[in-house]
Amino acid sequence: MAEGSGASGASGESLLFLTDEQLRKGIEAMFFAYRGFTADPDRILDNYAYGRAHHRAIHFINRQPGLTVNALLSVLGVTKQSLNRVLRTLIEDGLVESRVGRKDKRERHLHLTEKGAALERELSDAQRARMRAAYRAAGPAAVAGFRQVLEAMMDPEMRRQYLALRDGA
Amino acid sequence: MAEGSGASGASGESLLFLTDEQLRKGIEAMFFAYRGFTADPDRILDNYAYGRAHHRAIHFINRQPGLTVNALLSVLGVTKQSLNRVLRTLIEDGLVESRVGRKDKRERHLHLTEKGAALERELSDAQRARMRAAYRAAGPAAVAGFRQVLEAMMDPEMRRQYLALRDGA
DNA sequence: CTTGGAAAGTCAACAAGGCTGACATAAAAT
DNA sequence: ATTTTATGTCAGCCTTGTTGACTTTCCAAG
Repeated sequence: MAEGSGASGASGESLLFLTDEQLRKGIEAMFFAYRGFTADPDRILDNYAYGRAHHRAIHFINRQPGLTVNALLSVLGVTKQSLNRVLRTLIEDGLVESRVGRKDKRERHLHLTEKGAALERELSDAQRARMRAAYRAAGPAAVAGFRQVLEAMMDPEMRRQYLALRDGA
Repeated sequence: MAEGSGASGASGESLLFLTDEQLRKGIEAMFFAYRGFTADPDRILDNYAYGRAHHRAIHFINRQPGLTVNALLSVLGVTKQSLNRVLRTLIEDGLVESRVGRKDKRERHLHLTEKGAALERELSDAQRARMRAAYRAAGPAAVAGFRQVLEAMMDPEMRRQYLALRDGA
């Protein structure tokens, strides 16, 4: 409704990709694709009585071994109480190890145990398999565009985190 | 770990975009981007004491006015009990109207009221604004690739739904 | 016309995973 | 010595998902 669907005041360029119709397709594509994106890990997690929250924690601990609770908290964007519940079960179950900081003994540095790394592998193998199939089907140029749009869609703070992670660990 | 990060047995082509490293970047991009994708509507919904589930229902009712409860159920992929709770509040609050089917009186056809349409507009305006900014920043070629990869990532059943929705309502 | 089954709605109970607020402890920093 | 920081924990709440059982309505096939 906002501004019709033609090239509303197009400045000479082809701005047809910015019509409400095109944007709507993108929105719905995000919705349905995200379901696919999480479907395989969700199925695996069911077998272990874990949920998506555990997956996210495991992913980022694997990604940056030894990161502190605070760092994990800010990547995940949840409260410490919420994370703690998840983290506690992972530690109790022997998937994650919490080591007291050497320099600063208040900090806890998180690491995956072999058992945790095994689950991480199982989860990310499944997720990568789907991503690989999608990438292969779409081709390298599409993949570049895919990443560009996603990066532009992030909140600045999230983009900062993502880029720091993307380049150098 | 699965297969190294080089061009493992690359068949002559440039398959560098399929390395585990590239796939991992895509996975994390999806994670962070989805947060941005839902952030604006979530903020708006807070003002009304509604949640993401209400947004999804409103979106698809607006998209296909008169669709039945069953049809909505299968698009959303939740149980009728779960949807019913959300739908009931939307009807009670006068955002959604449930009309008994003319042909088949068991079916309920869902429509947005003017009030419902107003909220839908507020939500989708915000979501489109972010998507528009991202599209504009990335450019038309990137957008095409974005959609291709997302479509390839969906479960076949979801893709069917998405494509049916994408072309002709 | 009767009946089987589909569409819809509802009740109850439960779980995951968000949230807030309050409080405890240890260690670093001032 | 005091304050601040990092972490953990308890209690309670909310949303949104689940399963299972049951009812009502009503189309359609026999």
